[in-house]
This record gives sequence, structure tokens and C-alpha cells, in this order.
Amino acid sequence: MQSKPTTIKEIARILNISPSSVSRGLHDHPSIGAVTREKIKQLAKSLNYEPNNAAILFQKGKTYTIGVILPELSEHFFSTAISAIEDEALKKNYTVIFAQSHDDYEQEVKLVEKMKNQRVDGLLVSISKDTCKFDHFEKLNSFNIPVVFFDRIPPFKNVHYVACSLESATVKAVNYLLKKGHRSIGMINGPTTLYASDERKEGYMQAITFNRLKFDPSLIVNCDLTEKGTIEAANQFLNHKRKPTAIVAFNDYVALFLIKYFKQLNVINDFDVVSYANLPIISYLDHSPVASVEQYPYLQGQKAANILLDLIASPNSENQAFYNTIVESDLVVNEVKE
Amino acid sequence: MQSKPTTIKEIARILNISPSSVSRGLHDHPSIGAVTREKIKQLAKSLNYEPNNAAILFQKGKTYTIGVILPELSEHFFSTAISAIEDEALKKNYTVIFAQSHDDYEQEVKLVEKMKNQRVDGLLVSISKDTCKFDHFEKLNSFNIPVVFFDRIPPFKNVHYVACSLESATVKAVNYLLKKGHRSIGMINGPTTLYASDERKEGYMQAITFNRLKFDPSLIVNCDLTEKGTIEAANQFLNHKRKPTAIVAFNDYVALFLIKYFKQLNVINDFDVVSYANLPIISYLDHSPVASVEQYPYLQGQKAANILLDLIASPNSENQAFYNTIVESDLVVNEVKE
DNA sequence: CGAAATTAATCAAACGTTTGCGTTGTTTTT
DNA sequence: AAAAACAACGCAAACGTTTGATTAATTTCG
Repeated sequence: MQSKPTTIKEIARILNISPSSVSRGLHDHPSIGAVTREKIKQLAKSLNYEPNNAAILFQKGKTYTIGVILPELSEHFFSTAISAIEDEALKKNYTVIFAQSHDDYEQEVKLVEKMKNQRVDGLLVSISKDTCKFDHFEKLNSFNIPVVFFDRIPPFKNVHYVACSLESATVKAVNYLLKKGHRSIGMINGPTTLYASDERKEGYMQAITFNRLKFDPSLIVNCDLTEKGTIEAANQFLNHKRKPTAIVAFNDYVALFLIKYFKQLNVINDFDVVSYANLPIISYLDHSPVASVEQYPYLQGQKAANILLDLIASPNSENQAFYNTIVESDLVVNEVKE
Repeated sequence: MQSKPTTIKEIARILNISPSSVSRGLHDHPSIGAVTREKIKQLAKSLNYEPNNAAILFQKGKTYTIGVILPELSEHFFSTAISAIEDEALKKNYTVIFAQSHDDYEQEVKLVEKMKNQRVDGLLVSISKDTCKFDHFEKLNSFNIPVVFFDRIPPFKNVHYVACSLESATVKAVNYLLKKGHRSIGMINGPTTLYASDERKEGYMQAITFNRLKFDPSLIVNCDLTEKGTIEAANQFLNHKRKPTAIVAFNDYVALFLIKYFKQLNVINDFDVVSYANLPIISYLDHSPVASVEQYPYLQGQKAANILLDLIASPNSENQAFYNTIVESDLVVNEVKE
């Protein structure tokens, strides 16, 4: 049963022709006659010939592989995004390899190194929470490996990226709450190190000032995104002199913790919660957020993948233009069902 | 900036020694003197030498890559499982490539073919809903590519697999409901083609007969797992002459649809629901299932990956023993919080 | 009919690394 | 002092495929 895979050489030997002719025959090269071509193809089929990919890749110096580095695959947002990436890659016959940074900077650096060693043709990255330095990506430049960031992107423009405009989405969210009549709106924001926290804060402030309201910094609480941190933030709001009547949660997990806590305290009906949608079934909650910011993970993955494949296809690296793609996020209002 | 990566040849040329010595030096081969070795390593480092993986893989005829084929990455169960697989693979310096069948048999066949072409060292598979034939995996045998199935496994023993014992878990679930006093228990089962449906049915029957109750086949309803199908199943129960007071749902999605529907009808308090846990936040629901069968996706992925890596490491293929690993699933009782 | 163009195939190098075997010198053993 | 052992390295083949250059045979055309 140990059948060694058939090779081109083998076919050539049997047919008494040269390996190069076999190779050309299989690729419909014009310089191979129709009869020989057919003989080659038939024998190849009957011997179950399969091209040795490793050899081809080695020969061509390409891997037809794109790497994906992301924080945590089991988060719904990322698994959806990578699902899209895989779908797009498959269309162009690329293979996807991926690895998780588990939100650890050191690990991310190692993985970038590993991907480079694997000689991926390109890299898609969603950076870890801890990542503030970006040297590890610069190395890839000299190896001509294009990088496209998605969703969790570095805070500067001279890279390719696809991301959601959380700022404008936050504006929409706060506007929605203001229109519902809320006058004191709290925000549970993420750590200050996160770019996404800036965006949310910016959006919040824009909406507030645009509506000629006074911005109260104490209504934005930074939080480490754990359950404990969320509860502490919630307590700040409950004891606030201008107790908010609506809260913008950093993400669905925070919203979940918040709603759970408020239900325990039996004050859930005093608040409207708006969140950012990562989790698919959050709308099934009884006291689900009144609205959610949809970040279109599938679309983001799709766009990022296609940009990367474009970059790989056209090695005109001297073109200094950077793809800075913004996926407009939408505010999805949940129907009230009480 | 177009720096071509440094090669062993390059280093050899500069140092005026042979490539083989460089290779051996870098691998601490004893037949290379300490001084030369150090010279080699220093130059390699200063030239940023990175081994060309494609060349190594080609040369060794191994890819250090394992393939994973699963139905749908965005399902929490699978993204958790593959996350575990990646973690285990990384420990042994293997790379993971994956692809989604999207629960389509034809697609699965193609993907197996593609994985074989990629010459993966081994394959982990969770089969699609549609898969009834298994010829496409047999081909891998002759290429000496080991396959380990996980979770969604074929219905026979002469393959390697890791799976949950849904049968015993279902016994536990039904027993739990019986102990709670329920005497008429409905089950929303999956399509009859699915092995998992058999297991659930078996478990149900075992628990019922063991408790010396009469088994009523009309209390098990097969369902296509859509929302519509779930509602139809629910209606059968509502109109049943022995209207059940508890229901075992095929999975969390079904449970979700069911609970939603029951809430609409305002009969949610007439039922206890038990489900199989795929979704992480289902316990946050107000009327969440009273208990869930935990299937340990991370553990399953971990075990499957390790078995596969074992099989790859020991090519004594004449050993006819098959790994048939059962991960005992547990019934997790949710605290009542009403 | 001979030169040019076309067709069909071959040759050989190349991609980067590994590895069995051979070849030097030098040191140790008896 | 000859034989054996060893240390340190080079040679060359091999892995499977692709591709530019070349050759040989055939056809076309002026």
C-alpha cells in the first residue's frame, strides 16, 4: 500500500520522453503535439499523478499561501472574518495558514517571524491588544511580503488596512440615544492604550458637542473589559451625580456583564444599553441592547483578503499608494419586544 | 530594498567553505569544528539568514503541515476546536491549514483532494452533514496520510476518531429531567441521516427504559434544525396528547428558536429545556436551558491533534490499532436564577 | 530547389537544502 | 614506526518541477 506518489519523471520514463515534455504537455504548452499531449494526460490520470506542490512552490519561489495572525480565533468576530478570508483565498487557489497571538505582543512577534520563515506570499494581521511597537512588520518589507491589517489596525496611515469607522458608528449610536431623549449617557470604554478606545471616545464627544450638550469626561469610564472591571464601571455610573439613563458598552461581553449586574440590582429598566455587535445571539436576551453597532466581520475579511491578493498579484512595490479602506458600520436598532 | 533572502550557498561562498559544511554547522553537526561553526553562525546572523522552508520541505518530503477540514468555522464549537488544534500543532512546530466544507459533501471531497495535493502530513476532519460516503478518505491511505476524525465522525470503528459520547450524555440529561419529576419528555432530534441523531435517540431510549417507563416514539421529532423546523416540532409537542413538560433540544440553536417561540406563546414556564452546549453565552438568557451537555470542544481538538501528531511521528502503519477516543461529556446544570 | 519558418521535442540548469560517502591531515594506539 | 582512529571538511547526488536555449524534423514559400 506504500505507493510512492507518481512523478513527472516516472511518466516520462514510461513514455520514453523527457520530463520537460511531460511538464509542458500537462500544462497545454503549444510546443507539445496533440497526440503526445493526450498520451501524457491519459497516463497521468491512470497513474493518479498529482503534482508535488512542495517541489513547485520551491521551484517558483512562491508559496501560494497567505498567513493570518489574529488575537483569538474563538471570538465570533474573528472566526467570521477568517472564514471570509478562507473563502476568498480559495477562489484564487490560495491556501490560508493562521495563528493566534492570544493578545500577547511577544507571541505576535514570534508569529510574524514564523510566517516570514514559511515564506507566505502575504500577511493579514489583526494586532494584539498589547501591540504598541510595529518593528516586527517592517522586516517583512525587505522580503517583499505585503501586509494588510484589518479591524485591529495600527494608529497610522502608511500601511494597508481595512477597518470599521468606529468613530462614526459611535456618533450614530450616541445620536440615537439622544434622539430617544437621553440626556446623560455613560460610556464604558476600553483601555486607553487601544486605538479603538480613542475612536469611541472621539465619536462620543463629537455627537455630544454637535448637539450642543456639555461634555462630561466623568461619564466615560475606562475599563479592562473583564466582568469585575465592568461592575466597577457600572458602580461609578450608579453613584454619579448625573446618573446616566443610557450606556454605551465597549463590546458585547461588557454589555453582557453589565446587563447581568443590572438585573441583579433590579435596575435594568432604568437603562438603555448600546453595544458593538460581535456575538450573534445577543439579540435573544430578554434585556438585550436597544441597538448594536454592526461591524461586518465577513465583509472586512473579504475586503482585506482581496486587497492582499491584489498586492501579491502586482509586485509594483514602488507604487506608494496605501489601501486605507473603511467599512462603514451601521447601527442596528433592535425591535422593542417587551 | 528588494533584498533576496540569504542562502546557505551565499554564506558558503563568503566563508570559502562548502554549503554542506554550512548546513552542518548551523545544525551543530559534530563533524564541524567549533571555530568554523561559530564563524558560520555569526555570519548567518549578521546576514539575517532564514532557512528556506520550501526547499527544506521539498527536500525532506514532509510539509510539517496538518490539514483541518470542518463544516463551518464561525460556529463556536469549531472555532474553539481549531483554536486548540493550532495551539497543539504550534508546540510541535507544525503549521495548520484549514478549509470549510460549509456542510457540503461535494466541497468536502474537493477539499480532501486539495489537502492531499498540498501533501499535508496528516488530516483532521469533522465531516459535513451531507456526508454518507467515505471513499474520498480512503485515497489518503495509499499516500500514507493519517486521518483523525473529530466530533462529527463516520459511523464505523475502523478509523481514528475523537468524539463525545452523546449517547451517555443524553442518558444523563434525560435522567436529570426524570429526577426533576418530568414524566413526558420530548426530544427535538436532527435529521435521521446524522449519526449524532442516532446517538441522541439511543440515549433517550436507554434512560426511559432503564427507568421502567414506556417509550413513546412520537415524543421524538426529527427536525431540519432550522427555525421553521423547530417551530413545527414545537407545535407537535403542544398538540400532543401527552403534552411534554420538558424538551431535549438537538443543539443550542434549536433551543434558542424553541425558547423564542415559547416566549411568544407565553408558555415558556410550562417547559424545562435541555440543550447541547455550543454557544458560550446561552446561559445569559433569562429562560436559558435548565441544563446543557458540555462537549468540550477545546479538549476534543487537543486530543485529536495529539493523536494525529502521534500517528505522523510513528509511521508504523501496519499497526492495525485504531484510536477510538471518547471524551466523556458532562451535564452542566444551570443554576436557577428566577 | 534551397532558404526560411514552423512544429515538436530535448537538454540542461536552476531553485536551496540535506546527507551518505570519500578525502584529507592529525593524533592516538600498540 | 606502522596501523588504526579521529577530526574537519568537501563532493556530489538527490528531491520534482519548470523554463530558456537548442536541436531536429518537417513544412512553407519565393
